[in-house]
Amino acid sequence: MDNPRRDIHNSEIPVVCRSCEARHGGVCGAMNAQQLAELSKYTTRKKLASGAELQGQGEKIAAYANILKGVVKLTKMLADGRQQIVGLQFAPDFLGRPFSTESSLTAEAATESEICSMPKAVLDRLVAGSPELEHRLHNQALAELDEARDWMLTLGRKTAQEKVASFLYMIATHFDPENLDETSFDLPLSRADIADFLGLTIETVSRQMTKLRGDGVIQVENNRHVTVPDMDRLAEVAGMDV
Amino acid sequence: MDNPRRDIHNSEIPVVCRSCEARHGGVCGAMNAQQLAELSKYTTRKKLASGAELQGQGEKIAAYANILKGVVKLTKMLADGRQQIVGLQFAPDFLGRPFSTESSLTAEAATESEICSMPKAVLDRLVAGSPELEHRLHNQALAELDEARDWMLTLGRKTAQEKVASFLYMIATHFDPENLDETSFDLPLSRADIADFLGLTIETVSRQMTKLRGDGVIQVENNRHVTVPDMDRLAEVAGMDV
DNA sequence: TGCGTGAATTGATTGAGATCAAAGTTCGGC
DNA sequence: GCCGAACTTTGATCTCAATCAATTCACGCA
Repeated sequence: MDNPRRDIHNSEIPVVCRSCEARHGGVCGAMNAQQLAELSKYTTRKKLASGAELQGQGEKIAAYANILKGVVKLTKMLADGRQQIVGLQFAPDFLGRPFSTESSLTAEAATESEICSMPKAVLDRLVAGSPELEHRLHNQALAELDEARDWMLTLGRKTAQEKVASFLYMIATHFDPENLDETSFDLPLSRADIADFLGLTIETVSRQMTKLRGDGVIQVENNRHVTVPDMDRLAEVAGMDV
Repeated sequence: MDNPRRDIHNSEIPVVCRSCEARHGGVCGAMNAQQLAELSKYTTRKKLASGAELQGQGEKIAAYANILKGVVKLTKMLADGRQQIVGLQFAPDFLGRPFSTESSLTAEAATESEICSMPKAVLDRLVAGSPELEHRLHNQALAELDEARDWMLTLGRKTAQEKVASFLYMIATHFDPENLDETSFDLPLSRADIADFLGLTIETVSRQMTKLRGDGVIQVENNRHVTVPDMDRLAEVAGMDV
């Protein structure tokens, strides 16, 4: 966001979406009070169980959503069932593909989640009348593109060990961007999901986790809780590009 | 582009960038005469030899460009030299990452190319004052994101055979989107570049090309010229998702 | 507290693609 | 038209991750 004219809309205006009661969540952060009031008339708040499908590959797109809580995975599937996770979205991301009528991917809750759902037509209308809103969406699309391209390097050129370390590094920095020292967190994905994210099998993910544990790069409790004593060490194993 | 208000700017207004003399090329397609006149004061047309670097990974971003002719590859590299192509841009795409000051990737001409280069600051200023322009860039970003995610499925889950077939299919449809029958074209990438695009080695790409030739899926002349007798057949081998 | 089920780990073996090595092609420059 | 360098193909072998196959573990529930 290099443009000062736009940045006033990202500063601390105390706006709240009536439905989600979230401040500056997802797309709402770029809205004024009037736009929020209009949007609020149509939004619905939903709790999602882990695994709940929000949008199917090939289906019509009827709604967008703000993610209030939890993690949503975006997946693509081949005819024979092979699957790849092509994106992870965390609260308070905006979820949806503007300017398209049909979804090219499946969106599914990876953890228990909460979303604020809004009809596509309503937001499309607001976006059409608000350059600030489109700017916000544009910025998110660019950020997602950067992430996707980073991940392409991981998928195409890293070893299994580096892939798993890269995944852990990504999750750790997402939940705790500042901390370059010891960090600990709950994995939002099962081993099967991690495998689908990394283009590996469950067994290989498991073996690499075991190896990282044996090498002292991570500690693991109850399968899901991970502690990283030294982020630099993890980054090194992940083969982070200089 | 679902929004009719915006679409008037994508219709046939006879605007031409003075420097590149291209009609509706890249970002110019969403500009009015005044904006074009302003931009034209600062644009420079450049011929690029194959392999010429436009932007380095980690460098400051000083310029954007419209691609007038040729193909530009976007690559990322690991510290030890492993490389991955994370995007291919064809004329008349716009080249550049708005709202960022440092490049996370290298942009390099894959073939002999021509570009219309413009200083970052000039276009940023125009974009700040023109929602239509931002809309155009937003749409391109979303299209690139869709492509990147398609490619992640290929990188993570397809076999070498399917990867090479997918690549050929992508190139064929790019140069000739309508034709679902026989098509022929020159490959814009060397075997080494194809390998970097697919996360494979040169040798594996070569072997798979040989196999596709043997199976009658493609014909190859002079290494670079490919004929596809039956696009459906190629799509099938590529394991295109249903 | 034990039971059952799905998730994760561990082990043995296989196989697709990488690596190492050596021709064979293509094409620009003289 | 010939030469040389870069690109491409082909061959032999190796290796990392996939596959096949048991266990083991975690956790909700009776």
